[in-house]
Parts: sequence; structure tokens; C-alpha cells
Amino acid sequence: MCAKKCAGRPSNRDVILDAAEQLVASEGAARLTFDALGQATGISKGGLLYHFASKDKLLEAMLERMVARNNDLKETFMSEFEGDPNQEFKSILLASLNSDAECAQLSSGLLAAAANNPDLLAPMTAHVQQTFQSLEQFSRDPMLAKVLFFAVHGARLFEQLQLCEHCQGDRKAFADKLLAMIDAKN
Amino acid sequence: MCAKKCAGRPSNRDVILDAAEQLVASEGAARLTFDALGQATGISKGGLLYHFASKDKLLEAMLERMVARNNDLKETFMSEFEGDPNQEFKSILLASLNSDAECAQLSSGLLAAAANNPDLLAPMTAHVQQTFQSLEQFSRDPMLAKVLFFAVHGARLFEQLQLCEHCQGDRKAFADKLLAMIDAKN
DNA sequence: ATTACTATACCAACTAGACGGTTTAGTAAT
DNA sequence: ATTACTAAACCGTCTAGTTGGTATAGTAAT
Repeated sequence: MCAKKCAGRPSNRDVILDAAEQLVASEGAARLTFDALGQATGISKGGLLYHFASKDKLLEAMLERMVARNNDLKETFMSEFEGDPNQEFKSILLASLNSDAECAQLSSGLLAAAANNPDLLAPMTAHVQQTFQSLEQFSRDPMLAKVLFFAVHGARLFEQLQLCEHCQGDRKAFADKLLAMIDAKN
Repeated sequence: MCAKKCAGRPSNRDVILDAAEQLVASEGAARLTFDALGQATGISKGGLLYHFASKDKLLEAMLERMVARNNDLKETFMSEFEGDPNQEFKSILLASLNSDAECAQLSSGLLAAAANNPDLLAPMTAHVQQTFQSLEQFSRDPMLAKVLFFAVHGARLFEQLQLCEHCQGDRKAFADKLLAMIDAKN
């Protein structure tokens, strides 16, 4: 499970966000409602609205936490790939592939926002743009970087929508292939 | 615009599906309603329900047309790559990258179904599985095939959600890179 | 130690509007 | 007569958001 940042004391705010992600994954973004969320968490609608003043605020928080988790994971990989000439490149890719890995599902925030209010995705564009710049900066073959970046996100989408049956099992093999392609070409 | 299969005489059924795609792209899947669809097409709610007996039927039709369009485009590319040792591989990838290219947006059907009723995606899993098998069959490096397949769909997702600003312009360069990678490695 | 107050974290009941879908009655072309 | 609709009323349900209230914990003056 997620929501363990302060180790042991997951605030209800995070509990709600976790439940929201799971709801989107299992029922679809359109059924992410305060009622359903209340049932899933045992918190009343009033309580939910205490934490997130509107549905847009909830979606915003989902996106924010998604980005934060991604950044955290990238830093973890940065130390794991210490010394590797493609440290940054690899860290960005694996972070995107594996964020929320320990959680139920992937990219629920993205899909929920896209479904309910695409305007909320605008701040994400900046984040993506920045990632693209990093990839171009740290890769000798920027187009390859783009291909691999999109590959990671395509795989995540298909996993989230359960469009391919055995995606989960192949995840490690998939990651290894990405790393091998970087080492071979970069 | 789309919906021109019988060249010149787009049935209202296709007009409705086009409008539905555009609505999902611009307003989000949650705002794909019969009322909004009626306003967009100028067809009354009764008229819409004459064509699609329920919302689920509408979503099903969106997915079906998406697959059909993809298959058509694949056949077009098959003749374009006649003689190429990677004919099938390339055709599958470019078809997925370019279906709906002349339309407003991509993969609206997928997102709409995912948002409203993920159960409707079940038949898509079969289609994906089949595509995977073809890719594995026609590629000497199945893992590369997977990477490139996911790259195509990742790029489509980001385009649809307008998550990267200049995706459209780079589409041809992106496609060329994919083809080059196939030729180099396969 | 008591009283008064504040902040946090909720809950239960309600409201107004939107939504999917139905129904009815009718039009117009083939 | 069939196909392809329009127009408009209507229904039950769901939904976001509001209101007003409660419980608990802590602060701080008296």
C-alpha cells in the first residue's frame, strides 16, 4: 500500500487519495464520486469535503501526489545508478515506469482528470516539458529518448486499463530491455 | 474530418460518433452526455437514442469503429510496405500511430470507455492480444516490438491529453525513428 | 482547577440540478 | 409501410456542494 510518507501515520488525506486511485482503477473515472469515496473510506461526504473543498481540488491533489511520487522515485533511482553514464536518463524512465508500483494501479490521477476536467492537466504539461528537456539533455539520441519515454507511458496505460493480460509479469523484462537499449545506443 | 467511408455520404451514425470523439477530447469523457451530444450534432435526444439504444451501446460503437479504422489503415500500410521484410511489423505500428490522424483527436473511445464503464474494454483485450501475437511472430526481437508498440500508444495518449505541446509536428520524425529502429535491429 | 475559546476533524440531512432513459405524438421522405 | 427522425414532457437516480451541528484536543487566561 501507499500513503506511508511519514512512516506509520498515514493521514486520512492520503487514505482518501489512495481510495480514489483504486476506485478509478476498478470502477472507472466516471464513478469516482464523493459518495463512492465515502463508502470506500468510511468517511462521510462532509468529511471528504473537509479535506478537499471540491472535486477539482481532489483531482488536483491526485495529480500533485502523482508528480511528487514520481520525483521521489527518480531520486531513489539516481542513487541506484550512481556512476552510470546514463544515470539521469535511466532514472527518469524507471521512475515513470515504477511509480505507484506498490499501489493498486497506475496513473489513476491522469485518467480521472482527463475524464472530469481536462483543464486540470495544464500544469502537467509543464512537468512533461521539463522531463523532455532533461531527456534531451542527458541523451545523445534525443529521439530514442522520446521513443523510450513514450514506451514507458504506453505500457503504464495498458496496465492501468488491463488491456494486456500479462503486463505485470513482464515488467522487469520490459525494464531490462529499456536499459539495454540505452546502454547499446547511448 | 472522418466519417467518409462511403465517400461523400457520411451517415448520421458516423456524424454522431465523430462528435462524441470530439466531445471527449475537448470536454472530458465525463461530459460525454446525450444532451451535449445532441447540442453538438443538432440531433435530438430521441434521434441519438434511435441510433444508439443506450450509452453503453454508443461507447461500444466508438470502440468498434476505432478498431475497424485501425485495421483499415493497417491494410493501407501493408501495400505501402510491399516487399519490405518488416512489412507487417511496420504496418501495425504506423496504423496505431496514425489512425484517426485526420480526425480531431485520438483514442477518445478508449478513454470514454475507461471512464464510463471499464467492462466495455474486455473485447479490446482480445484485439490487443492478437496484435501482440502478430508482433511477436513478425519480429525477430519480440521485446523490441513490445517497446515500440507501447511507444506508439504512449505518444497517442500524450497527444490526446495535449500533454506535450509539439507532439503533432514531430509525428513524422517520430515515425521515421521507429522505422529506422526496426530496420537496424530486426 | 475551572472556564472560555479555538482548531481540527468530522457527520447527517438537505438542495438543486444533471443525467440516462422512456414515452407519446407527430413529421417527412422513400 | 418503413425508415429516420423531431419535440417535449417526464421519471427515478445520482451528484456536487451547502448547512448546521458534534466530538475531541489543546491553549490560555483566571
